[in-house]
Amino acid sequence: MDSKIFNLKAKLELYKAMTNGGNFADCPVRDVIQGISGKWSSLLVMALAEKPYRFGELRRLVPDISQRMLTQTLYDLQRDGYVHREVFPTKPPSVEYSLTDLGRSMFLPLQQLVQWAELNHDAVRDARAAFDAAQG
Amino acid sequence: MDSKIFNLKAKLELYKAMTNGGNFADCPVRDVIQGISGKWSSLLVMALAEKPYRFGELRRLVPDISQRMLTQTLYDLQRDGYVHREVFPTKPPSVEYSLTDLGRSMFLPLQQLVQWAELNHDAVRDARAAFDAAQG
DNA sequence: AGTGCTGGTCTCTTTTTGAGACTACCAATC
DNA sequence: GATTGGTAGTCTCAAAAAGAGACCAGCACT
Repeated sequence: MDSKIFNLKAKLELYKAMTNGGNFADCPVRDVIQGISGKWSSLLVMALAEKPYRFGELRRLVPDISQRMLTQTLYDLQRDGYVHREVFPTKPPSVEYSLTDLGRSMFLPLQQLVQWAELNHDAVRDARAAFDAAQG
Repeated sequence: MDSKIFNLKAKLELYKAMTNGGNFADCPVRDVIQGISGKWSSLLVMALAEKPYRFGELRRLVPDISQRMLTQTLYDLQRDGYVHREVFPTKPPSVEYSLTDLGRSMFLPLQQLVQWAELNHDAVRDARAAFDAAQG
């Protein structure tokens, strides 16, 4: 099978999936992508993929997130089923956040993207510098 | 080789990459991820992966993007080297946007994530419904 | 009695995004 | 020749999201 044709078909199928065949207002794929494409979502998923963390630990781990956004991002990730929240009756009570099975399965493709970013951030930085130098 | 240990090592390495070994303020991986995790970036990259599009075509293709955000997202994608912008001297002049080699190489892992979203959006929808039903 | 740790919420300000009017140019139409 | 329509945007103002930091309750330790 011609790999070019195969790739084009794959692209078209994903394109249709992402545009929901023209019904943009109610596209589940875009909905899911937007849920994980927030500013802090991917970072927290990456952190929790390493091991479960407590609220205060995450706050110290990511010092430039505000407490408000940490609360809200964890809430959203929990709502979408990526993160499990468990309260332990210690004193004071501690709360542990961990990835669910769904979260772990999402981590795999996310990992691919982060690996790409790790390999290519020099190219992006160079492109940005060249663009800015050309008085973009 | 024990695959669990291998996976843990891979996770730790990516975690380090994303946290830049503690230097959060200047982490190139987070910088790159944030550049492509905007609300419209991934959608436009997916569209341009299918074929080049002109400005007005993209606007009609994604009817719920504002002209202002389309302009700005394309500008940002161009600045980071994912998108090529070419003006044709027709009357009136037309502008074509296409993926660069860097953009096409980024499309590959992005595609994985979109495929995951396509396969799992039911699970996310169910999780969300269950969470909301439990008066989250 | 004061201090510190837990996991948050509340309010205020700043930044980002969205909605829509407006521009300039030209071609074809009425 | 005035009107309409298509090109790719910009500009302004309102709404939504995010950031900064004060504040809270409960308990342990000093």
